[in-house]
Amino acid sequence: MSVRWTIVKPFERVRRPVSGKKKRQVAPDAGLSKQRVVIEAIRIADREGVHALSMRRLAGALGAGAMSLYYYVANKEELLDAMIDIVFEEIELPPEETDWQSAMRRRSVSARQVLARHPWAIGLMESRTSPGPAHLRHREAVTACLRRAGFPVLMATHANWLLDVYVYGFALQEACLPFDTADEFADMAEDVYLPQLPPDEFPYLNESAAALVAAGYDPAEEFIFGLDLILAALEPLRASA
Amino acid sequence: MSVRWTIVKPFERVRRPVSGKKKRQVAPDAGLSKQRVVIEAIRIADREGVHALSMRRLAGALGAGAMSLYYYVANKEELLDAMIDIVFEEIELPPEETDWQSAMRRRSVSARQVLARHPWAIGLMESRTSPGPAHLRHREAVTACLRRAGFPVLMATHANWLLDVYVYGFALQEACLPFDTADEFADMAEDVYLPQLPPDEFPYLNESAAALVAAGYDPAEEFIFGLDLILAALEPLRASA
DNA sequence: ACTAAGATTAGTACACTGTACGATGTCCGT
DNA sequence: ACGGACATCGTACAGTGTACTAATCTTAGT
Repeated sequence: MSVRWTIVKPFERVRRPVSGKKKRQVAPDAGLSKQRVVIEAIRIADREGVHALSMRRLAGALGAGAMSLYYYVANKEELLDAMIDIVFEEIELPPEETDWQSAMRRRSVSARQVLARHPWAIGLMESRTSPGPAHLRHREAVTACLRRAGFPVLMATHANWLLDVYVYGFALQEACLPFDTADEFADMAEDVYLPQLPPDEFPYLNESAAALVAAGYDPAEEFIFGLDLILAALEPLRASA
Repeated sequence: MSVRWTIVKPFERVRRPVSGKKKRQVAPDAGLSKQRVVIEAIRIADREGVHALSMRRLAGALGAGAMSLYYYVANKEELLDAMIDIVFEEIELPPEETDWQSAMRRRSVSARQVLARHPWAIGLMESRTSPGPAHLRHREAVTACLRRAGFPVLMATHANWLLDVYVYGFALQEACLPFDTADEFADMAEDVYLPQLPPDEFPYLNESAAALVAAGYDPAEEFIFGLDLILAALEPLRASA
């Protein structure tokens, strides 16, 4: 099988180390590496969606042959795993110097921003089960923060799970929205959404859509609303030492 | 393009209506229909995952040729949309005769069960933005329930959004878990999870994993914990008429 | 400086995918 | 009996992931 590959293959190899004694000026980006491959894959997925990310397309963007990628990545699955873990690296860890609520707010807001930047990552999480190292580091930091804030072990687990559910769920819902800003939403609602909703069949949806258009809709505010609600509800569940 | 298709194609056609005057005993399930196609697609996705759902595979399972499916479905995208909408049909609507919290609990629990039965649906939601009819009916019913419970328009929207975030987020997280029952979790944790976590690097994760193994982990209970927390936190935000 | 070992890239091939096209048969209203 | 709409089919094409093989390029040991 591909056992030989996964054993022998170097996972982080800086092709062409400092000692560049010969010419090798074909191109400054000629050297591949798992880093470069995964980064470029993320760039493509961001711009054109995961469906547009094929090995040939990726290799082309890197100026390489399709099969060259398989030196750095065992298969496409592993590539996707690596992409997700890089996304996790982008998320801010909860700062240690503040109270737990501020820390959680900080990292949650960061996570939302990152996931909004890489919407494909959410859809990818289902289907791939094993968390990467960055994911684990993140979980550890969050759990630590909650434990130090005085949550009992099991309650910290509950809180951790709940907050993650909120962050990922929000990102998932947000990725479903066909607009990004409040203005776009207003246009969208009036041109596409509302005409599809007969007022006699969907009175309440019409009402709420109209109210939303009037009030303006900002995902960031919506996110904070639910997040603060959850944080406040968790507060009494910790044993404030 | 495929305009002719989408206009002419019948969306619900009971092939071979009652008047079966000639023989036609080739097989009782020989007649296709959009219903049958989508249902079988869901069955395949449930058993083998979305990645295993190809048009040829689906056609094979229905005893038909690959291209025959395109009479009932414009393309694979539309098939996936239809699958998702059937999933939404399976979710219980909030009952009208009880208080809002019970109603929301009822439909949320139902949604979790349905999404746990069809894990592929969660990953599919991102990427397809326009809600189907069943999805809309569901949203309308939930909004109605919240409005009647006394939530102001915008607050009802917030609550609706928050609850959906929780339900879908939970389903997403649950789909990531490589186990289904508490026993499986215990095995998994001891055999796979814990050995990957050096205690000096991940002290808190080790602690919580151990506590979870000892206490037993039940997704259904975990779901209720967060759900009730959110419902309780929403309660004071409605104007009890 | 030369060579052998290894790391890295590329080429070709195969089994699969979604689906456009055109050719069939089969039904119903005339 | 006939014309058209409906339903299904086989075939074809471009694109996918990747196994296998061969070529090249880098480096180490002499």
